[in-house]
Amino acid sequence: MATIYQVSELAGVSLATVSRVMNNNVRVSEATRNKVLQAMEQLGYRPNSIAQSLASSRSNSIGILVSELHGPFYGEMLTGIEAEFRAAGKHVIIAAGHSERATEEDGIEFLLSRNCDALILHVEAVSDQYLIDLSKKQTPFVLLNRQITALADRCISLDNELGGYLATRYLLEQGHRHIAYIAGPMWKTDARDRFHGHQRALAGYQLTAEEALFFEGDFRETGGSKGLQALLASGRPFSAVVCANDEMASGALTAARELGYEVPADFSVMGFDNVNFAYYTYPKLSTIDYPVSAMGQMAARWVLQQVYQQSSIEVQQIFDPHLIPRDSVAEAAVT
Amino acid sequence: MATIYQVSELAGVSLATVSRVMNNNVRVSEATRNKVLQAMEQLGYRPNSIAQSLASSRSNSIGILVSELHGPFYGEMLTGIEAEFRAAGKHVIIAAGHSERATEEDGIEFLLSRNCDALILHVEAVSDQYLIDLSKKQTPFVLLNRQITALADRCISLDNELGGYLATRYLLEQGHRHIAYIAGPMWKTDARDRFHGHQRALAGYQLTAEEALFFEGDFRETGGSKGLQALLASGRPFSAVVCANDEMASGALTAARELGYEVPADFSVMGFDNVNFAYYTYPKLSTIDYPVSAMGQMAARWVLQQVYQQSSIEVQQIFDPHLIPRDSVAEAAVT
DNA sequence: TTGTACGCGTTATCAC
DNA sequence: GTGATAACGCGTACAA
Repeated sequence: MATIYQVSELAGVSLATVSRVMNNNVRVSEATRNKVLQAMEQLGYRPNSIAQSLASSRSNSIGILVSELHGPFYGEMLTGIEAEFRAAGKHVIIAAGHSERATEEDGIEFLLSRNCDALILHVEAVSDQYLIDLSKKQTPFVLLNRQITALADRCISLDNELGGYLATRYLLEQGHRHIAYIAGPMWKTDARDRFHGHQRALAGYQLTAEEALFFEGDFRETGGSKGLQALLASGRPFSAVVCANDEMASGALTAARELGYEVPADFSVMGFDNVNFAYYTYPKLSTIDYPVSAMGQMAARWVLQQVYQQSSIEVQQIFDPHLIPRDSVAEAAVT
Repeated sequence: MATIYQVSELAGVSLATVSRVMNNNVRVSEATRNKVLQAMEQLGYRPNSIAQSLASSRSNSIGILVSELHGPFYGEMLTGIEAEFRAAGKHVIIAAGHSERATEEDGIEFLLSRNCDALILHVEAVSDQYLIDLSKKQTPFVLLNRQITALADRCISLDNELGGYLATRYLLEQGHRHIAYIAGPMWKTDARDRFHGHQRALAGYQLTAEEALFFEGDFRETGGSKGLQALLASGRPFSAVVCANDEMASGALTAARELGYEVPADFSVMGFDNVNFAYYTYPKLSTIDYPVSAMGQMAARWVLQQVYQQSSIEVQQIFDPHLIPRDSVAEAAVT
């Protein structure tokens, strides 16, 4: 591989000048610039990004930590992030955290050891305090889908409470009064927020969440099917179930069918996230849209703005969910 | 950040010795090793991976190019890859190729410019010749899901022909004789191979694929629904449809329902890939399993073996698909 | 506008 | 076993 030195030799200029035309910072005369460009061309020169990093102490790499690489959710997120950075000539290093504290901390350590210029973290298990401590170190980071007051300016998140509210309000508007709830793991803040939105919507109708109609799931399909079975087994009547995400809703749909119920004739089902398979369930899932790709993109922009000084970029920190009515919710039968 | 120099100073040894204990290659006396270790600990020393890379001309990074980051397929693949490399202390740089020639070549260029030690490529649009040329350059690479004779030792792929064969043979065994086929884009080799398998299975029963019962789709849900409509519109009777992937099968399922047909009562539907949502369609999709995560992992192992000399690792290059019977296929009605 | 010289934090090749 | 010291390829004061 040709080096900057060989280019300078061929072009008959000094090595510093070559460097200058590459980072067209300082003014270089057109004549010499062309000489250099031509020499580069001729040698098929490509800068060694590692040497650049060492000299400039910028790796031009951004570390991304997500819970999982598979599943319908994180792929969307990564798409938004990668596209934005690639266009800016930065590259993305990924690691998976698997929603476990040790693995997440490990992943962060790993990315840090890789000299990332910044981190984009979608972490769930790590403590607030850990992140606050981390914020005192050199490497800047953004938090996706998490709210920490002390770190408010680095958080990009969905208004989950509003989403939960919208879901349940929609069912109430359709006349439902006995609404069951299959929650996510309640140690996760988004799961809690969604449930709080649910409660607020109920309160607006002078209702309150019944304990018998609550089930704590795991955000996975099995949680949804188990949840539905438990709710049915409770004997407590309900005409609608809201699930804290689409995967559980899908599980609930399957379980309902297997137990001989028909959705939405026997009861309605609401999801949350609007992952892409939500359109392909049967019946098509009514849900709450989570603009995850846009949020990933926004996290990337935050980095571009804060770390790479691209000041022209605007950053939005809170995103609003909205309702996607489809076929899994019907009006409540008049009683 | 502490440097190796400060460690050497505190430990009272030379900088070279510190380097030695880090890469515990050469023998260092227990006494000095402990002194160094202790000094590292005390300073919270962490090696600068970029400087290491520059000096050793190894970036310890592997570039991954996939078609898309979202969707049910690539996420699985990345999971297998990331886990394997992370355990080996390597890191993964990702780029998306979007199945377009220019973007794919661009992505490869991008990864190359990042000084990756190796590349794992899942490319579809780039020509064989381009890859053959690439193989003559320095950076080694593996090809996932692609067979090129000249590059046979770098290919890790599924026996797509066998998969296509298994799918159709299963339907034949269930008594179906009029079998429609919704193919992937025929410029993709895997799409062609799967179709060839289909033909071979038919030939085994003295049958041949009818042109009226063939539709070329796009591997996406819309392709499946359009395909089914076209097949139905052809007027040609059939009792089963095999789709070249699960997403098209899902589209076909939805279209069938919307047009008032019942699967598998009116006709059976076969998928291919066994992506995770295949279990959550209605009816549950009978399909062919594609061990994509295992294959991703294997690609990572290839790199570990070939590039990082971890000779103890075994590499398997061809993977066999197998049948997953579920609910979308039934026996053909006796005629 | 252009060139010189040093530094970035390691690894690796010599000697000792 | 251990210590100098020269790379690695580039950025960047500072000087010219």
